[in-house]
Amino acid sequence: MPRAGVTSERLVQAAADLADEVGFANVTVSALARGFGVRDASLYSHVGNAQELRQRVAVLALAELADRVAAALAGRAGKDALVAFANAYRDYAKDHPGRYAAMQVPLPPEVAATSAAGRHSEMTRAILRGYDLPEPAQTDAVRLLHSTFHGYTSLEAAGGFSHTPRDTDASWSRTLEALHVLLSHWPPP
Amino acid sequence: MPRAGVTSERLVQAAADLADEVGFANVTVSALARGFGVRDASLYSHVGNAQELRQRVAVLALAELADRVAAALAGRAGKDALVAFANAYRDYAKDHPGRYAAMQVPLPPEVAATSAAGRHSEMTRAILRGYDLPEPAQTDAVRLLHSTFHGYTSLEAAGGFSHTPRDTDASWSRTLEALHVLLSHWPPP
DNA sequence: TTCCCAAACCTAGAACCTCTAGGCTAACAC
DNA sequence: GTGTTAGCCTAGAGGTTCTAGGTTTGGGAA
Repeated sequence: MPRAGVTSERLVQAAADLADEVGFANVTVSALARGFGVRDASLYSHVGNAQELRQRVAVLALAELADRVAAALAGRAGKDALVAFANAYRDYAKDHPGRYAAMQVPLPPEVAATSAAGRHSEMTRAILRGYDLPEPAQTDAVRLLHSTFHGYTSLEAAGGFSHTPRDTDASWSRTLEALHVLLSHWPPP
Repeated sequence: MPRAGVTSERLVQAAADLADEVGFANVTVSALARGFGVRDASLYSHVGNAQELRQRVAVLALAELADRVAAALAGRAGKDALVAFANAYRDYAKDHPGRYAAMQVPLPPEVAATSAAGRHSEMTRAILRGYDLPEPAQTDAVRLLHSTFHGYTSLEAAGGFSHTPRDTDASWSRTLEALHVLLSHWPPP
């Protein structure tokens, strides 16, 4: 009987794919073992426990999203950069709902430090260079942008906008327009 | 041996309290049964299944939050109303993290229709009366506000802002200031 | 008071998931 | 070939969900 050839990386990858298919909450060690044609106990030599598996999916998703955003941001500045960032963010959440949900699991400080979570605020700060905001307004703006992007995508994914007929793509465009205006006229303290 | 006297309402209430204590994800029928001093199977005559229980906690939380926001909004208009709404929203999330997390579970359409979810957009629209926005800009603004409030509170709760020393209360105040300016100068299409 | 019935509670058990302990074996290096 | 090790196994304990069907209790009707 040939071996399945499970490795730690392939396991996390499979978990991420499964999350996109059936939802992050339904990712289970047993289901993954079934997918590999292997007993569930066998996976515990690769992954420690189920919580660590979920955290590693989160780290994977954070890195993937950071890569996408970085690619979208290349060679752009000002409003172009803002729109490219935002669309890359929202598109990733749409393409990979399970991975995006995984990003919300709280990471222990030491793994959070080495993960791509920090790259996000760095890149958001890069956008804001085009708007010339002093500290601490810059930090406040980073938090506002991240909040709005995350809030919009997660509410949209949860169907929170479906009670109004208005197209969500249109609202998104107008939201980005509004944020651009806001950053251009950030109120003084 | 006296009976525990479990009813459907008390069960949902206990589930909400437990969620605030140990986190919504750790709310389990077994744990609730232990809390009531009762076998877990006994609770299934009150609640159908675990998923329905979680949905009912969500409905409870939506109603509670709507009440809080409505109370905060009474007699206010314009920027005062905006700040009061936002603070009521964020304070509820801080006071009841488990209930707030419950609000994120997707509700089946028929229960969503009868829940307080609709009151939120109504009240947000009430705020916007002070800013005189025509449709569809008003819908877009409702979505932006809701997104920002939800995004900020959930990222803050998840510790997403803790890598920067900047006080989160201060950022929140500045964010509200910025949103007020934005609504006052909503960009034309 | 007595009866009765519906709500509250029970036991038993199947199905699934997590995780530990300990043993076997395929595949690769020497 | 031989050893090492990573991959995989069985066995089993313990937790959670949920069904089926039986028992008790408390309060209102007769």
